[in-house]
Amino acid sequence: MQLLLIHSDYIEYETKKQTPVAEKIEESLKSGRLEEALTAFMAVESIDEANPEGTIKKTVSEIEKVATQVKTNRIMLYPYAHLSSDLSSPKVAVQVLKGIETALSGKYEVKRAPFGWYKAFSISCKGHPLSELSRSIRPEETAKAAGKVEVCGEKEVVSEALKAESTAKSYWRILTPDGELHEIENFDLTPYPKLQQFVDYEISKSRAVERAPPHVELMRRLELADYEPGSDSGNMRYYPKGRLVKSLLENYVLDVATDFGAMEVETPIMYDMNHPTLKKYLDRFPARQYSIESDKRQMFLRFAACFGQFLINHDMTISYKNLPLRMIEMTRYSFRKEQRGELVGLRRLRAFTMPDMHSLCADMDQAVDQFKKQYDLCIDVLDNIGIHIKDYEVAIRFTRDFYESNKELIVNMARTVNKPVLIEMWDTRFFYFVLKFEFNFVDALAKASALSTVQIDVENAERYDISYVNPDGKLERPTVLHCSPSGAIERCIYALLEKAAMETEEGKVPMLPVWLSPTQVRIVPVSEKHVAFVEEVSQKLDCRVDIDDRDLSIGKKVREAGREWVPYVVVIGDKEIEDGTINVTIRAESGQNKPKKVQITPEELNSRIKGEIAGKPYRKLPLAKYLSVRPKFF
RNA sequence: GCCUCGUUGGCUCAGCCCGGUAGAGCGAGUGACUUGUAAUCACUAGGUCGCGUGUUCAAAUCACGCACGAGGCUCCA
Repeated sequence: MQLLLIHSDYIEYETKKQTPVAEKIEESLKSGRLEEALTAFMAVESIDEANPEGTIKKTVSEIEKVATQVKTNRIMLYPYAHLSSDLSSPKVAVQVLKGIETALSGKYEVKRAPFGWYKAFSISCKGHPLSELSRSIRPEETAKAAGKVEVCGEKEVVSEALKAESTAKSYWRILTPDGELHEIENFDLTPYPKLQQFVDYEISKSRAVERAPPHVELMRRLELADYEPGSDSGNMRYYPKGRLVKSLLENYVLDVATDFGAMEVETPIMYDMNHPTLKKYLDRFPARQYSIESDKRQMFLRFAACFGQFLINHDMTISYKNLPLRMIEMTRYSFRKEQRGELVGLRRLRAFTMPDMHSLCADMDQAVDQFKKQYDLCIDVLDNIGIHIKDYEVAIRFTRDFYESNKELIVNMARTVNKPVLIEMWDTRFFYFVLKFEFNFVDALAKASALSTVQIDVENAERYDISYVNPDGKLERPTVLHCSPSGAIERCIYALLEKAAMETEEGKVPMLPVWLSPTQVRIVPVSEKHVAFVEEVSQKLDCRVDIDDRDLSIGKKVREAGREWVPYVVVIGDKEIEDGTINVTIRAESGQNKPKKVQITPEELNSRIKGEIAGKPYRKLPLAKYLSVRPKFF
């Protein structure tokens, strides 16, 4: 429902011509006038169809509130379709308009302009500060359902849920590894500047971005990713190096999940808004989804893999012997139509890649046991990606009831990371989970973003009618865990780049982990005549090697290798051909303007790199080996 | 919905205030050099200055309108 309220000296209308949807009216209603009245121009929207009674109730209370403020007891209800681009059916609109009229007519002098007619009107607006107000009214169930549907992953992505969250009463605390809960005001955060920033960010709920964060320039300069003007905002293009890094991260998380016992599946990207299980809440808040029309059907693009996996679970025959039952999907993509101003670089996107794992557990005991294991798993995954415990802040959120019966679990979580963590506790359960944690990366601009998360979901098994057979042969509802071991893949890249930017400011030399570096070894021949030998050396190296055979000075080639963050730079000339060793600049051990150079054999370099990338996925060089034939992407 | 700022070769930007037929660096191409660790030298190509209208002898420059982008505010019962 869209409302435009005008406090007017008078309002006057006259019907001209009826449209096909016009309501039948008496002659007396064909014109009307009210002096000193509040005029409510209104448009009933398709979103209101789900609950016309609720819409009526809320609209009436809004109008009454304003009528009281402007001290008038005359109200003109005026249907005005132009307020919305998503109108309800005429039938519902008339129903709602009449309902509002009836509800108000007891206390006020009410007139209602007829629906579905072309009308001439004149109005005189009083012009005082309260005389022009607009309101959008949304059905209550929307916010509630949206909260419940904030099923997977990053806490901040479904802002409907945030709205509910912002009205929920939260108790904030700091939990220290010794198990003490501290009031935030009484806890000295000075030794923990990043936690301080995270706490400020969380509690103030201020999420505006003032300037482009450093990773935006880096993602372009390193030719990883870029904005795509031909698409919608927040849908990025990835150049070969970016695709490589993404692919390695995706494969890594999948490998880890497989080792953990998860089965990889693939589910559709788009769903029918009218599917019985999805319909009841989805078609009420299309705002946050991409919706697309396919022939006559309304589809939406998934914002997580929950639907697909739960729909599979629903159809499965599951025994208690199969539990915990874990499935994972690398969702390329999940789509969320985030508000324009919230999109930034790789931090927050409208299309992103998220590993989404769900575990069906027999009961709360098994769920808690899994939760612990997945907490440790997440720490390990991020650590291997290059984001360590010191690089993020832990938030643990739960209901009071859950805390009372699981104190030991929660204290152990703080003990594991061995530093203070932020606690948020609710008296009552507003959401589908009773316990969740996230690891939050705090970037160079003090903005926090969630990476890994695990949640214990006590609602969706019921909603999707998922059950398993217990030892007595009876059907039971499982408890469901949601887990994104790394968080969104793009966001991991963002975190790595932001971390590198912060380290640069501290005087360190920035780089990506070797297993993620697009070029692992760059060989620079001293002159053209060394190229053949360089090619031989490159074949002794079992990694991503490229050769800078361009007609440039050594100095320039070395500088460019540095600007690309190449971990190992090798210069080869006559000397190397003679003694069989190579000169290697090791980026990880260099300082700014202090290159660390060693003279070793190709075999030694090879085994060093092999050790560094052991156990990680590997892909071949995504670009031409010889730089002279490589294109520039911008 | 409102406000501010921006839009000039592939990229980054100058020129606009005080109108006089468009500039730099990087990148690209060609040639020279055959090179030992953070930018070798020279030359060449490349722009109807976001779109439209107006003012003017003359508009990248001034005015108005529009489009797109970035940011902020408001709203998000």
